[in-house]
Amino acid sequence: MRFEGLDLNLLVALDAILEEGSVVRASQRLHLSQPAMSAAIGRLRQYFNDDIFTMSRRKLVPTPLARSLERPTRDILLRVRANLISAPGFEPANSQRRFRIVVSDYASIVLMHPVMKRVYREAPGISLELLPFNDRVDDQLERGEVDFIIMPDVNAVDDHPRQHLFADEFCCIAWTGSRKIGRSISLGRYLQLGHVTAQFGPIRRPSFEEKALARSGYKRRIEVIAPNFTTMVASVIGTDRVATVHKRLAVIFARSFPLKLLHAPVRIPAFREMLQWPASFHADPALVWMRETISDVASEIDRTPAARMRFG
DNA sequence: CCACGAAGTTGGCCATCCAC
DNA sequence: GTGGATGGCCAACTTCGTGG
Repeated sequence: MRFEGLDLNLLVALDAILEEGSVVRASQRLHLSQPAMSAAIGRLRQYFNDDIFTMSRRKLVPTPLARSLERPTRDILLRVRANLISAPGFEPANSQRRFRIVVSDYASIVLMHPVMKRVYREAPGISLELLPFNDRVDDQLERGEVDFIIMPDVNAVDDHPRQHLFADEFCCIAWTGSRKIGRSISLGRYLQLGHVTAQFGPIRRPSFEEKALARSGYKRRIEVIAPNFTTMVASVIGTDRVATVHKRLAVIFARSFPLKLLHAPVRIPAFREMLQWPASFHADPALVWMRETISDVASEIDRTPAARMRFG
């Protein structure tokens, strides 16, 4: 069967080869043999009257025409998935859908925990896969590999819809047993103490607070670099170290751990958490439902501004 | 008009070749 | 040795001619 003379299955093959950069890997991905995939390239060559791929130093190189087809092909396939495969008859209460969400451990605790409780009540068949940040989130959005990314709005990926979730600000935390740190902390003492910070992902991306402090020009001594915010908070317990963390996270942790919360003696800009999703999935009813659920929980959180949250 | 069978087409796999 | 291309073969499907 053809659409205007084109076998649409060839678009699936083209997308797989462009993404994998290899006929063998593309064939494995589509559960075809390598010759079948090679034949698909042959049919693409015939239809487009172009080499589509050439070999250079044992690497498969897409021709300019193939490159120009990459974006529209992926867009078409993502739209088919969003509008034809996922869409029909989405009912939260009966759906077995899995959502893949890239989110920090901070937003997992502050936002996703109440979201998960609500999903558990309203859509018990739905599962959530929370994924850590990596260096190719923009690529993952582009390819539709993830359904949502939750991150600071300053890191937003262009060309994909976004939505504000909630704002937060920063405070300091210290162990309640610390004798060097009292009920407040001066700038001088803050800069004298050992600090705990966090860096993320394979390239050790600094946290929002780390970048803000670096911009302010203050020199502080980092004694612990944690892989995430949760470890960062736990790392001050039993020490005289101080950590500068999101206030909403600090308030939650202080309910369970021996932590005192202090006003940060340096000014760190307020922080806005944001939701992004692939533009191709914009109309997918399942994503619309999850977007509304997350947004609804976030607006409840945002109803209590971080500045009005009481310490202790 | 419908059922049936032969021939053609398509796209899969396996084996193999070729280039690097 | 690895990765892509090709030839031969096979199964499924389509097309077309023929007979009832």
